[in-house]
Amino acid sequence: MKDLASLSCRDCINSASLFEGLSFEELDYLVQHASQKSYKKGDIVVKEGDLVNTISFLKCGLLKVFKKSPKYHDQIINLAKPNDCVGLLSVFSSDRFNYNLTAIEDSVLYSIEFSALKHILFTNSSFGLHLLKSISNAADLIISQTIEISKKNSRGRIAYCLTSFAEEIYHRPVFYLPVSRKEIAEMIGLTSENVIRVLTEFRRDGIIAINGKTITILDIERLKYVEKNG
Amino acid sequence: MKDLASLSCRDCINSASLFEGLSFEELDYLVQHASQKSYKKGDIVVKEGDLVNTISFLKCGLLKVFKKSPKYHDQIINLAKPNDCVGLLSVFSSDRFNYNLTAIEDSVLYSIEFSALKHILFTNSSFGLHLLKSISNAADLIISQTIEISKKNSRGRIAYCLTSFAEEIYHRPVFYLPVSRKEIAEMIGLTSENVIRVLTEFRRDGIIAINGKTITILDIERLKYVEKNG
DNA sequence: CGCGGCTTTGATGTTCATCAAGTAAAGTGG
DNA sequence: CCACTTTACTTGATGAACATCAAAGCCGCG
Repeated sequence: MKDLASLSCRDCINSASLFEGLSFEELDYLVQHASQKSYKKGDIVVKEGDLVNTISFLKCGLLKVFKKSPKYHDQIINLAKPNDCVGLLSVFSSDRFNYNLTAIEDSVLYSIEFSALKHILFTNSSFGLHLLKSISNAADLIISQTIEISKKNSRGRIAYCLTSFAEEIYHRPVFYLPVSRKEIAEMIGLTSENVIRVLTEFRRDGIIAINGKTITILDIERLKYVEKNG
Repeated sequence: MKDLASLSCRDCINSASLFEGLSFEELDYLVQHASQKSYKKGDIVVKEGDLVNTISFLKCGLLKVFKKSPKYHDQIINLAKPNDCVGLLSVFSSDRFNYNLTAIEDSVLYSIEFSALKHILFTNSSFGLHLLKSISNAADLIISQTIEISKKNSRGRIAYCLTSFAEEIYHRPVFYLPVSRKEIAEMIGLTSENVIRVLTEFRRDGIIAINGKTITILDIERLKYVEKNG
């Protein structure tokens, strides 16, 4: 049983682009300092202020990364999908998480002790460069997404949201929405009422079909047009 | 003359927190692969798509970091102040700049060849960790600023903008605005008309005084209240 | 079975963008 | 140095987009 778990850890680490270029010995070392943990939909994975002592990435499932706001709604920063590194930013910038993580699907997380990662970093500096690239990319992505979103109107934002579910996360035109309308609103800076209104509009226009939480994208071209010109 | 230039480079590198913990030899090595360049207000420092082969930081002056938009206005991402590392994100995430840099005050930039930095990185891995921290912090800051701004109304955004000029950049309540009203608008996602309207409001409310491009903050408490509750 | 949260729709209001028009300032060429 | 052009700034009027408020139906869950 222990071996199976190790094995799957090893597989997971092998497949993570973050660890490309490491030797077998280094990978083994990481596996020996790694563990996996499962979370049910709705479970809290990390709370803002929690100590960071591992670097984690998502094997399967979906997490929402968000900041709590005392007065307003929460602000969802992005969704972490399988193979994404979780909290890559926080790991280095402080010893505590700046964000909250919650599972919005049943999820499995692989965690490598930060000290083990540092050990590799100290003995293999090209790994450091690799890490730098990964972090820069992750940050660049979040920044440019946020900027792009903020330039769009409500229709453009919803279109953006739907296409990324279909293309980035589920890789198919029919999917079960893992988030509530309110959470969509928190992702793209709208109110839940307006999210609903735009979704209804898209349905009436024949761009999508809605069945509760199941969305079918009927006209991806039109959706992308709206995303671009919204 | 050459020695003087070296010396000032050395001073500059010494004072940059990025290079804390490096040995004298390592610092010397960096200095030997560094150069400085001056820019006049309005000069283009870097264009989106330019090759990145140095890592630079601002000795003095002020730069605006922005993305061009074909249809809309430009989007100003942040302002780089003295001692800020410029394009720290782009350096590692790609071999080309993702952003434009323009001097909005007369500025002096120190640039270290990226290859020299890599050399240090390969021989000193704690420097890698240090770099990771710097990049994470820079990214974290931009992300949280962008999120904070997007939650505020127009008054809150202008208040944010004014307090950061007074406290982060100029460290005094009276300052000459280095940017046009239009550029303020591009920083905080408003139109120039509304920037002007809110500034006039603040003036009428006795929160600030305006004399062309010179702003005097009369009531910082009230300004911060507006920033917080806007 | 009833409570609370999520969803939906409609009515209303606020905020901000857009349009328009005029003034001030700053750069340009003779 | 002055006419000329252009760009920045300012104010008002109008409209569109989105938030807010309200009410009702739905669903899941203790």
